[in-house]
Amino acid sequence: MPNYIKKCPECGSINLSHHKEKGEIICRDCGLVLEEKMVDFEQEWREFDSEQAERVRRTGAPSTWTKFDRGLGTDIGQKGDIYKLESKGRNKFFRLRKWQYRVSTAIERNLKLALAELKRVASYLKLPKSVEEEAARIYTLAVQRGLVRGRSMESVVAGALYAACRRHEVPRTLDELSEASGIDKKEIGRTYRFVTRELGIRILPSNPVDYIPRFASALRLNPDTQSKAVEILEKAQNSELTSGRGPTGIAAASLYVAALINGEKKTQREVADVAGVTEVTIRNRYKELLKKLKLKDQVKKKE
DNA sequence: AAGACGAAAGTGGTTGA
DNA sequence: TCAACAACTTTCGTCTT
Repeated sequence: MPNYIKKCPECGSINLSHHKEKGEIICRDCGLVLEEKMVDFEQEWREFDSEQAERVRRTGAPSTWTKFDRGLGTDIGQKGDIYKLESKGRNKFFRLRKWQYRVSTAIERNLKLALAELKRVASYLKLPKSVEEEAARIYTLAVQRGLVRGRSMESVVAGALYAACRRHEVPRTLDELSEASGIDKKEIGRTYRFVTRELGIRILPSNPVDYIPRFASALRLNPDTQSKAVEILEKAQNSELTSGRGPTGIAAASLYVAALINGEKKTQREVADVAGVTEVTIRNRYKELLKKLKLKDQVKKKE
């Protein structure tokens, strides 16, 4: 935990929990998520060796992807090159340069707007800086590939953010993205899939555990319950109960069971709302958990 | 009255011929 | 390209606390 974070601004407690490298810091007493903007802990630009990525890859001094005008200006027809060509080639070159000029100014205009929107949504969701940067990078690549055409700028921004969250294991639900950006949930999902597929971005299925701290905090559950939920979750994963299921539903059900066991009962509806799933899904997961993990006794005992 | 439960029908995405 | 399919949702009636 960064040493300049000492106590919770809400209740003044120093009992803070730093959750891994997820950029999340949680107050154990009042449950406030402090979500510090952590240092950029990952620098893996490798999977993206598209031509564009090659061309605009950072070299030399660090730059940032959240500025719209970094380095993608005209790079056709730089001084020197052009005089090496014969007149025929030279004409072609001028045309190319003109074309690229148009495109790049269009791109820049788009980026300027889009990155402002991206910043707005990211700060609304209190996302760490590293995620914002990643999203900006994804968006930039998407614009350069012309993937935004036919789609609203905002939806691509939302999709890029969603992808960036997933990559950094700080998952937000589609509902949250939807609320923050005002874009329909399905639309975000669609552009997210489209963009990641087109850019060849590989995203691991999100791990239910990543959702636990945030859900637990939103429900004001105490830390024991939270760790109990994680414990249950791990058992569930070992029993192959989790594959193919929506991660949020599993996380929600684990929390629900953990809360029951620890005598901190929450209604299915409360948990469902926080997790963005329905009660029915919670029930289904919950039933499976009880059956396969033989937790029944523990739950009964508390009643 | 509220919460939990479960059946049934509907939705959108994936997969495989 | 289309149909089967799995997961999840919506809706609604019934049971439990």
